[in-house]
Amino acid sequence: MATGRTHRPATRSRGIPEATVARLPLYLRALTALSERSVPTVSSEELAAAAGVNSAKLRKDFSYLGSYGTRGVGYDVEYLVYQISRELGLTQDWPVVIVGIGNLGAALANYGGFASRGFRVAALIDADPAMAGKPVAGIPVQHTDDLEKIIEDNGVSIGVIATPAGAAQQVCDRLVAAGVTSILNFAPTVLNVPEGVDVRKVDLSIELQILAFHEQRKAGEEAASTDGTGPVTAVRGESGDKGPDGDVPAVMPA
Amino acid sequence: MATGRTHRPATRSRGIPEATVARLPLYLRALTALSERSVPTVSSEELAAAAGVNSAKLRKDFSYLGSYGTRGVGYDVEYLVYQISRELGLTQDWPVVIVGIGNLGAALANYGGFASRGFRVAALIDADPAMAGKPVAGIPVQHTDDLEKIIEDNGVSIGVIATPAGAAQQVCDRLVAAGVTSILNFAPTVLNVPEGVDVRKVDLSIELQILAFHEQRKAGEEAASTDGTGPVTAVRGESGDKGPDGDVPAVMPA
DNA sequence: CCATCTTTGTGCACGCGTTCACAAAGACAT
DNA sequence: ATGTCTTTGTGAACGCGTGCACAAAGATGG
Repeated sequence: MATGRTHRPATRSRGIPEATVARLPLYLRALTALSERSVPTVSSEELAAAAGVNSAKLRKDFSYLGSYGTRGVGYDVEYLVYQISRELGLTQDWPVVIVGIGNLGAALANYGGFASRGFRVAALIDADPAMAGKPVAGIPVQHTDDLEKIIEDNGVSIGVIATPAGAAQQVCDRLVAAGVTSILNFAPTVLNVPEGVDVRKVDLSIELQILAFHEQRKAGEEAASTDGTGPVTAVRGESGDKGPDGDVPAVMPA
Repeated sequence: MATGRTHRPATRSRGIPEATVARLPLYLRALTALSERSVPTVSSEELAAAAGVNSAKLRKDFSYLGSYGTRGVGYDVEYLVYQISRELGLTQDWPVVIVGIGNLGAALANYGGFASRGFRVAALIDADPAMAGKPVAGIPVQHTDDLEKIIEDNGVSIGVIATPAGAAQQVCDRLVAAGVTSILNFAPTVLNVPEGVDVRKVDLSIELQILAFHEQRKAGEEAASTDGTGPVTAVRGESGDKGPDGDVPAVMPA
């Protein structure tokens, strides 16, 4: 999972499993596509295929929302779009601020997917005074000094952090202090937040490293099947217990 | 989170749990920071705190790699950095291509985190002929026509898709046909890939929607605790409370 | 009205991941 | 050596998520 971690003690009273919540946007996207093609109803099988999940899982997911399907027919597309949108809170307007307008921040500001579903980029904030006033994606960049005022004036509760790692925690603290309770973090750092604040992390480097792991494993298996040389059986050589076991640590900077 | 997955039947013979693999980069980052500060050893408790996880979980994760700690002391930082790097396959060079050099693609090309750990941007590819030859992040953009040749010449096995949704599947098919077996997908689409190809998805819009869900829930609970109103639409919008839900629902059989 | 067919909704079992709690292992002091 | 103290490594319990398989519900046709 990409990953987002927050301690949620348990699924609350209104209990929709976290895993289900994470899939709702996926269903919504598939349903929206169907809606645009004016498809009236869809079966769990079809929709599951479009969303790339198991149909039983999809039905169970929907069962948490209520019984919105009709047996023998399927689900009403428009109705389901509305129900999921409402459940996700997309029927209301969510002002969002993006902090850190570098390459990534600018890309995010320009990203169409943001505005599409109730999310509105309320402000762009950067620490560089030279950026102040400069328009990015049609929105003038404001200076970090005004962060608290911006949050308050716009009633922002969702913040996106796209700053360098070093500044992330500080920005996070200020956002939280100003009233932000949900943060999408692109900086490669673990953010510390008080109880009640949700943080989701998007880390490009981590995703690549996970792919590299599988890639290596695939290469190892392939080699093993062709020349018999076993994969890197991670058996630590007994030749020397501690550091100096011949292997030189390939230290690489972050 | 960056979420995304591919069907992995089960953890293979040399089985390191998928959840553990996903955390290794996290540990690695924390360890690298310690290494730079010349900290010689670290306890599971300290490292877990730095990585934002439970210490028992961390110890169990490491136990899958082998017994690299010393009881009563902790883990040797340098040694662990090396072991994890090797396990993740970061001791080798991974050429990567980025397809789709729009705002996001350019941001990725400029992202420092890529080059830092064995990942090397081997090429930038875009379908727009006007982009061809134009340097982005110091690398000249090449045209999609040469995709197959680029993949082959550079021995690329990891591809990053940052194209619009409409082009993603087609690009994916070509990448796979050319030999790419791991894909990091930023396009908001479900990619269909043959067995043996790993896909990880990073979807900004989905992350925001998940945050919105929790945000709404928090607002609902708050409201409920004060006036007992159910999970109605939140009350936060003060100004500009336009009605995005003007388009409503088709009615439905109760 | 009854039979048949389709598709939902869900009970159930299973496996993975998380966490607790503790014995084993080593460091260190005496 | 011996005892104490620290910290790892892991057995076991538990909870969540997944997927199967099927009964119930409704549509459809005769």
